[in-house]
Amino acid sequence: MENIDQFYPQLSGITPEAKADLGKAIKTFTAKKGQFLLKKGTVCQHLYFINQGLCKTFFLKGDKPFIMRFFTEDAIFTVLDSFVNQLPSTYSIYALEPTTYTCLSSAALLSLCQKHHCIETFYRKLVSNASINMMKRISELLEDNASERYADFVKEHRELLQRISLGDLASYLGITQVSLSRLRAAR
Amino acid sequence: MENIDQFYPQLSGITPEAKADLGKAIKTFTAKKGQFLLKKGTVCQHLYFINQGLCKTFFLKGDKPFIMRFFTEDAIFTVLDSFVNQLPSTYSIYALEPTTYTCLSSAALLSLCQKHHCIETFYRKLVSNASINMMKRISELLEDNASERYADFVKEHRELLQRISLGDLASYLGITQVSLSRLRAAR
DNA sequence: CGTGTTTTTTTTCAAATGATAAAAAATCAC
DNA sequence: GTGATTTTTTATCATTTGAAAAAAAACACG
Repeated sequence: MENIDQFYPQLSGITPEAKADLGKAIKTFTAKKGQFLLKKGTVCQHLYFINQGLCKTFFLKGDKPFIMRFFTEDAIFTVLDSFVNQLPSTYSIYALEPTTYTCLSSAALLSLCQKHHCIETFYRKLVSNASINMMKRISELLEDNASERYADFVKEHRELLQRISLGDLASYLGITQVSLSRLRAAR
Repeated sequence: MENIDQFYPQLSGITPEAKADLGKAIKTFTAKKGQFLLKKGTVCQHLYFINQGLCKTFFLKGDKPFIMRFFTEDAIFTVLDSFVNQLPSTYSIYALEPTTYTCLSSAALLSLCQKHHCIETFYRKLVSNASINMMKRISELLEDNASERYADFVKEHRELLQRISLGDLASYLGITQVSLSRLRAAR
């Protein structure tokens, strides 16, 4: 049984029984830099919690990569469409740094949800927050040009800048790394 | 008490008691074309279900509008960040056609969630689907240029094309309507 | 330290999109 | 139906971004 407290600093209102059951259901792993936590084409079976490290979720269009999001310490995430619908994922999850992560399977989560209302509430809040983050990302993609999106990212995630490559940042912003290099030079 | 059946063709697994309580909590309204269901700066207090009509959620950058999404018959939606965090919305909801819609307040939903586990499950699934839709939208904004996004929209929402103006579609795609007119002419 | 690899920058040219203005077409109000 | 208003198209020019290739810099590691 894992130390459950690490898994939910963001959780509140979990009953002791639910906490105990959750602790039995989770398992911790490590990935080296460059390893895949999930490969596209396979079903995303887990909710992931990052204890330590940095990952990206990304997909390819042809050979051009696009990054959906970066996840770092204390983030809880999954590839939602694959996870919910149990369909092969079009996204991969990739460790950009040596990463320690804790997993909760879809099956376990659903059964915990049925047994403990408070877990369902946790899951609902988790997905709500994911949605809110995505709304913000959509707004930025719509209203800002690449240069503004870069400035925004620097402002909001300055600490991440040191940890990700220019190429990965470009893939996140939806531009080529050459364009990003040009943007960066322009100031 | 409203006819609840219209409100949840998408729901399954709702108990009769929950259904009855839900029926007591909802209320139906109409909006004329051009009316606001929600004005930016006010807190989004409701979950909306569209019985009939067409709405857009949008925001302004300066005087340039951007459309987050269109909602039509049987859609259930809200402005999630405002709704969840009870903060003033940066988005407005606007009726593009005469619209009949049914509302469920945030307070009522939360209390229904506490009372009926199945309502919390419904809410969780609702937000999950919203998230999945947004993931898809982010992917499209990242990987496709305006011309591909337009072609995608035509393919996926041909029925909507007749109901929305070129300007609104451009605001949804994140380009100017002059650009969209040019794209359309190019084929 | 040196060499091979990866990442970032620079350059040039082409294509896509924005801004502005104006014309044309469609729609609306009465 | 007619004039006013709104929507869509067309045109021109400026800016942004992409594509490709090459140079420079940073990094990995024997």
